[in-house]
Amino acid sequence: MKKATIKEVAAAAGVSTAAVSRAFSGGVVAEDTRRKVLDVANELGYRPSQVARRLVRQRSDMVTLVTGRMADPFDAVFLEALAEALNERQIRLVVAPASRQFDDTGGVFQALEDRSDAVIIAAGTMPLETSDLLVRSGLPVFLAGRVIEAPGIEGVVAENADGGRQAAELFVRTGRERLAYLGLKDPTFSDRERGDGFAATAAEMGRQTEMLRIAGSDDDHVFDTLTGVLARRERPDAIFAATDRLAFLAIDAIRALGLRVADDVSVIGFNNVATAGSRSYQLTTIDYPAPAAVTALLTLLDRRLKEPDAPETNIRIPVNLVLRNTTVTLAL
Amino acid sequence: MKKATIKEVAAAAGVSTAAVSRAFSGGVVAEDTRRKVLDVANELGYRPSQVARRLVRQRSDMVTLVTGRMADPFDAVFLEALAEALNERQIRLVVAPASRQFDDTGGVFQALEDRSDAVIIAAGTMPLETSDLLVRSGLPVFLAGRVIEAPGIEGVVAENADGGRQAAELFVRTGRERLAYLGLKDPTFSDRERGDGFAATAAEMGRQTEMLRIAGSDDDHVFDTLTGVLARRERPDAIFAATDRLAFLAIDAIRALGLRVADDVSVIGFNNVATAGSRSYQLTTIDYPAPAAVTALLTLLDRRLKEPDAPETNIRIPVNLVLRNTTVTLAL
DNA sequence: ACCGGAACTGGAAACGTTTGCAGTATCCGT
DNA sequence: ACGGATACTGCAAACGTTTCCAGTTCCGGT
Repeated sequence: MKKATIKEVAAAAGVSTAAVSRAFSGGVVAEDTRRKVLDVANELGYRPSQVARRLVRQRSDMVTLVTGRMADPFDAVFLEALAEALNERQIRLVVAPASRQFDDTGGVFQALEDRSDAVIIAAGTMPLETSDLLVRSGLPVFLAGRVIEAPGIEGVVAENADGGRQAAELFVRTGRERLAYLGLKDPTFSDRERGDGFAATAAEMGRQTEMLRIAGSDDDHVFDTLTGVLARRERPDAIFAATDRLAFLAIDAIRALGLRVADDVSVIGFNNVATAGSRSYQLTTIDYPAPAAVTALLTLLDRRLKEPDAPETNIRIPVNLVLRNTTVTLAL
Repeated sequence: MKKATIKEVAAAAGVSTAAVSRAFSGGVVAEDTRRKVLDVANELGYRPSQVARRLVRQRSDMVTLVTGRMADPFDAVFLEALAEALNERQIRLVVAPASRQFDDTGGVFQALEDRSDAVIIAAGTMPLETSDLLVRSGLPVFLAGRVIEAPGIEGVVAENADGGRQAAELFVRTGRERLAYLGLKDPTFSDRERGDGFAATAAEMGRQTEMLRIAGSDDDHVFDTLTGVLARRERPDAIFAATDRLAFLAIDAIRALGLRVADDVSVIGFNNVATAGSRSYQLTTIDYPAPAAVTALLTLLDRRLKEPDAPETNIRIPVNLVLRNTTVTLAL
């Protein structure tokens, strides 16, 4: 069955294409006409073409998300929440994997060519020339999980440092002495902020922080390195991890050495992914609510679409400690 | 900066729009012209509009994926693999969350209106009228994880029954006596096939299978039910779960009762998600390779795009047992 | 010198909508 | 009976490309 066009519907209904268009997009039409048109359309299996529509409206109702690692549990829920939210607004979500280098095949350029209404970047780093190109092209750009101080760029990011503070406070309040921060050797923006916030608060409270920065691509390597440091005589008795994933590995290492999680070594993670609540880990962690991030992002989006010249804003999403069993209970 | 159009580029380069078009889409142009055009375009920040292009080409180079639960670990890696593969082919991936009911807001209709080249459905169930509508509209439809016998519908699905067979064989070869299958109360297509395959093989080998079908939305409920059955005097000594997630819960339950995983109760999962390999579970499971599924899907896609009237095919993806520590080792 | 073809080029129609504008019919108040 | 508002309606231009077709230029072979 060939796709019907607006003309055929118009002809079959004995009206103009304008009428059909109005019937479908809520313009002003007599009730009879509308019904008539809808009937005929239904019969013909007609559905208005978004592509023609986009061309004339100069608006695509599409948003491009460029991201790596969508298999990461946190990113996955973020993606899901985003998809849901956009769907409610009748906006399409196209996902573009971030190429290693942001070259022509990169999602950013796809967004440009698709005339996306906006692009959300949740990938690693982006060369300045690219971001420059972007804002000069007038494409609204939103960063998720990172803030860069460039004109025209805004976004949403967790209160990372505050999360670090909360972790540090819990540790010292529960009498921990040798604090460690576990992050990646090549830290992301968030990783760095979390570590800094943690170390700063620890220092204020009179504790040193050992910074453990490990190449993170391979779980086994992380695990091995960790068993190494935990086997030392003067091992840390509290570890704050940049990420739940790292926290799980820390727990695995602690257990592998026959030490007790919480009592011997306390652990706090970040993100509160699903497995953090599983019976096998019961990880105390800093909850970063993806839905809140998405909501904030959409606020930004709505505003920018309405007034393109509004000053750029970066929204910080509050995070909060969720107590489970990998930390010692706080005496009252 | 307003977006430049092909006309402006043509004017600035002193050629026709046809020439510009050809320069960009690899038509036949003199080398000088091409370079000239590309230079000018670059200077003007011109990027061809995919939306205009789609309109005239009658082809969108877009594929719509409709799915629920993209936060599920398996679906997430599937999604990632798919995004990657499509990206290589220069095809856009738009993801549409499956609405509870497949109504007008549903991704299927989005796909139709977007003139997507194809739609991949990885969601739950779809009413027959919808699938009917789909194939009559000429939109290629691919199912992931399910096969339904309807003309014009094809897809990709794991060798579920065979996975069940492998699990059953391992269990009885390692001397397990009381087999149980753990699935959802409201089983998906795959769940059912896995259970049936398992039970059938078990029967052939002289074992009964207890079918455990549990409402699965709430982890705690699954856990509680499982501790219930495992506390019975005549408890199963081997559980094959429809899904790694269920397997993890089974393991949690076993441990919570102070029983030994593997020795007292063996467990096999399905999918081989990332956590299955983690030190805390070391789950023996049936590996369902997402990349293979994606590859197969793209084969189907390519063929259908080339010859729309090819007979529909359903591809079965082989699965294989990966031995870890939740089963007893097989004596040689 | 001429012809045939190869290599390139440009004009213009087409793709399927939306929307500004002008037109027509209907109705109400006087 | 009339004026004007109100409620619809249709015409046609525009959106930014691709591609068919018909030129034009240039070349080598005769």
